Amino acid sequence: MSLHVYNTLTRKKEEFKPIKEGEVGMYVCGPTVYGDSHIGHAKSYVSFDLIYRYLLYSGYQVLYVQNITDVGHLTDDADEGEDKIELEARKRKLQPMAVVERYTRSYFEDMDRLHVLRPDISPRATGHIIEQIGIIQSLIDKGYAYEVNGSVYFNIEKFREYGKLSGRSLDEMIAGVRVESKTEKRHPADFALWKKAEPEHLMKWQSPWGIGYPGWHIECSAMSMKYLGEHFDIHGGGIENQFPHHECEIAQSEAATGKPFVKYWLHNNMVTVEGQKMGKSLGNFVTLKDAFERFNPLVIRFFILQSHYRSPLDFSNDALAAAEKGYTRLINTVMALRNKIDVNQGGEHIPIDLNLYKNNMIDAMDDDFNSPQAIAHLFDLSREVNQYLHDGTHYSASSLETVDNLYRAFGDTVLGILPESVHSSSSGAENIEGDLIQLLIDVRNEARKQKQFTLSDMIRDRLKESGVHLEDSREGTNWKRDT
RNA sequence: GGCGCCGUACCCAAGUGGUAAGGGAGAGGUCUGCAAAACCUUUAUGCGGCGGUUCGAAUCCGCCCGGCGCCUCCA
Repeated sequence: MSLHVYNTLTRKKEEFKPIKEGEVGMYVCGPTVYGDSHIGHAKSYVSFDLIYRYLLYSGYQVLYVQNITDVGHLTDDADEGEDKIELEARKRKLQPMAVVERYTRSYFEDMDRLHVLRPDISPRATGHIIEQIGIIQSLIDKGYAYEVNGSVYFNIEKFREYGKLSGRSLDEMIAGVRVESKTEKRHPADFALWKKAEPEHLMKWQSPWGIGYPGWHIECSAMSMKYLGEHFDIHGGGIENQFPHHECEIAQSEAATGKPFVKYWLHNNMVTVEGQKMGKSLGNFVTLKDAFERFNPLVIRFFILQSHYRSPLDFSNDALAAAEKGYTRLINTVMALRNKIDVNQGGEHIPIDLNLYKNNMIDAMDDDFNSPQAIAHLFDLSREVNQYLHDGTHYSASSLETVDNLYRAFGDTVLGILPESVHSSSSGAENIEGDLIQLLIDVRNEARKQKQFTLSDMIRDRLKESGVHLEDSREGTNWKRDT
């Protein structure tokens, strides 16, 4: 099987064939940087990180662009309300760009901890005002947009295909639009490309239509087409942005270029918290910085990848705790494996059919990035690995390394959950700390020989309090840190 | 109201026509001074309910019940 992806545009899984063989252009709607990232961001960007990683693993040359929205995203998508960045800036008495800087850094910090690879380009909307104005001008020239009192709106009645992504018709939208308080728009569902700035507005630029600022949707068209071309392979984002955001992107981009905009639209589903939608108004936002206090970021990543990116995910302490245990099992196996690689010499070849596992994992990932299935195969592999690791046979380091290569490929490169740094500390280059722990282990084992179990258990308990876990086995005592 | 999604064991969660993955929890066992780790066995004749199509359905169709999302801030 080859890679198949679910395309929102056609509502079915399609074979993935990039426009240019061997190369993929991918654009994902990035965060609006007016606050700390939350677990919803984690699901979204871990999902597209998985997609990015698998495309790379599959041998594609990928150009991954993910914007940073630092202007134009209003508190109300019907083109009213305040700019989110400005609102935060006023609240905190900061420059808007200071807000942007703070939360852009915060975003990347959080994503780094989740082992989300950085996009190739992270363009900022404010850095692409000229490009946005260019598209808007071209839309006016072609009759798709009109200027009213210093603002410019897209005329959706001129774009017959408006609604094709979200499956809506113009009639429905007229019925669905709530009462408009502004009368500038010709059609209630028209959307702003450029907004006139009132004098007190902080972020504003000169344009052919006066002083103003760009609408939210236009930035994504401008930045995606600038770096990926007018027609590119993948556009991703949260499912809630299907309408209106992505619908508007299609309209303005295709109207401006006369070409199809995006070949594959990919949307990830959303996070609920304890069964409830996570929303500002509900006050149940879980920021990543808070979540990281309770769980290892990689446990959160593992938890996210244990369900499909197109399925909703319920975030709860119990579910995370269960995921943590499962994750620890995988880590333990990898640690045990790498530990043997370090100490084993010579020996037999471990008889695992690695190609079977590899092909299973490729099949899973080829099927619309089915990470839960891929992880299931990782568990199957781990069970078999553990069986061999505990059967008393001496397996050669070189054959164990071929097993480890599979963990590196899928656990690290593709899924990003089992980093190369996962390693038992009981071997390799020792520092003084390692020497001292080994000394305690030796003392404890001497005590065990003399059946002084009170002393030996005390040593084990005290080390555990310090985050060092001892495990006795036939071959001796290993130790590891808390994961 | 419009559009769409989902309902699989105690919990989480894959599976879209061929006879129910995986993880957690529970029970029993092996190993062990004990513990931990690991392994073995076990836990859904059934996939919300009722009909239908089919040799065969969790998977397709219809109706019903229940939950959720988008249309409004949010990834």
